[in-house]
Amino acid sequence: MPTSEDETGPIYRVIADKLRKSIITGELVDGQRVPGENELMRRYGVARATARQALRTLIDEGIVTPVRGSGNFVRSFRPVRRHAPKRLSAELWGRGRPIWDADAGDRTVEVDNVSVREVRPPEHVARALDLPESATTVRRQRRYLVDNRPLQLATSYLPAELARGDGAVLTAVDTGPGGIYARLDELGSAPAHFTEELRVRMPGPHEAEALSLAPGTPVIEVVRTALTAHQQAVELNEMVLDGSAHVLAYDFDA
Amino acid sequence: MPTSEDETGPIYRVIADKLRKSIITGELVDGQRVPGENELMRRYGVARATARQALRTLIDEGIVTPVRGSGNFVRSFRPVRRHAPKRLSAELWGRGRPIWDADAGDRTVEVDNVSVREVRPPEHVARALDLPESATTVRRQRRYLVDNRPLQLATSYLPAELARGDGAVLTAVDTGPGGIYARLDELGSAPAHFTEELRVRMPGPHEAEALSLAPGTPVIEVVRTALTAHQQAVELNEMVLDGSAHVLAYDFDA
DNA sequence: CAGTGGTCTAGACCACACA
DNA sequence: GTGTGGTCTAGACCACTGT
Repeated sequence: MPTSEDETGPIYRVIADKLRKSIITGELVDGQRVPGENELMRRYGVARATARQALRTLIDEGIVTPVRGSGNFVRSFRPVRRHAPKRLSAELWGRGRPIWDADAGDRTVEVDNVSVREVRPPEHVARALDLPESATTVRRQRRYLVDNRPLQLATSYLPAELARGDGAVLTAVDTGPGGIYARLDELGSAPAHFTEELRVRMPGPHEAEALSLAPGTPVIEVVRTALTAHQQAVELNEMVLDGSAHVLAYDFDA
Repeated sequence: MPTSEDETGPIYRVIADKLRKSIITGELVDGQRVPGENELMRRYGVARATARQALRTLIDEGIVTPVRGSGNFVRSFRPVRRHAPKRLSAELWGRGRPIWDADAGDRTVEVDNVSVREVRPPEHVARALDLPESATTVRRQRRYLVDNRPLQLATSYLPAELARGDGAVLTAVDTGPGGIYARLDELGSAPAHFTEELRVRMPGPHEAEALSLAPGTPVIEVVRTALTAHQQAVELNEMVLDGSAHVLAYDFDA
């Protein structure tokens, strides 16, 4: 009698369903502990692996987070709203303000793990920037933290040619007021149009580590291309966002 | 000797890392079978649960899909590109063409599980549409399939008031050429602006079922508000997309 | 039919959290 | 120290796939 399916499906599913229900109905609140493995074993008379699988289901759905030595907890959700069109308006960086001001509110924003190098671009980057075979790019990598929580990894590529004679600016770790876009403006290559492409997937182990992602958290991959008024691509920025921490907003006309 | 960690971390992680590597380097190609549980048990001398956990890791990362009775396979990834600004241009629906033509290419597009009802809107919908307490809405639900694969669920709400006297049109299952936006145009409420809000999360069991999602597949929740030229909200559309099957594109100016 | 993944049991040792 | 989740073993029966 102790195997696979009865009429209602696998046991672990039944248990997971009950737990999910008590979370959705608000019986179990944000941050509250859910019944642990031992408790589920007692309550439903199942083996440990089965209780575990029930919890695993909820973890995979991203509604519960396990904490070693302590228990499983209902996950809270307070995303950052990221409104790309507003963030990247020239009004903002034109006045020398960092673009993150646009959506961070009164949260603290920090930048981390900065690395700037001149590199041969990957093939898809060279194509996007319309660069010849031999060209090199300035690659800028960094990590953003909001309220001390890592939320985003970013790697951007700029044609090294743009930096000729003024290379120190684009290559500097600190890009100064208004950031890289203000510098591009001063070089006569102000971004005028942007396109963003979004993909969604589960993180690899490196990304899960760098963003401190709980199991069951997807990431959003954003690839942004910045174009001048003459449709010249001047930057390609590949970002990886913690999916549980973001709401992305866009607007456009019919 | 057969417990938890050695210097390189848990055994299942080591196994998962090797498998992942052979997928990324192209040793194992799209759609190809990866070594099964029995093979991993033999090759690494581990118990079944351990081999299983290694495979589970890759499944959770969305790069492998299990098939009952057959094996685990490298997952292929051929997303639909969804360019919202183009899809929703008035040129398109203004000519009576269905908006899905914009990005589906030569794939077949079908609509499924259509349900149209007049309902009291949920609280957040009433707020978004700026409706009084007592107002009702027309709710349209459906599922989209591309090449026979379910890709998207959609639920849209329109103020029932808009349909007064011409209710049969907005309430019809088939909205006719150009879809609902063309009908709104005829009623003098043509959408002029759109805003979209995107969230990412793992699906609940109902969504996983309706979209035939493999384990490890996140969904994208898109909430779109359609506004007239006078900033009047005339539709709110809540969509749930198969995250592994979509690339979303947006563009905007600085 | 043999082989595969899906589910389940009944144990075990470990690192970590908390009182 | 007790309880928690993390990892692991060694079995078992099941439904399903493919030959």
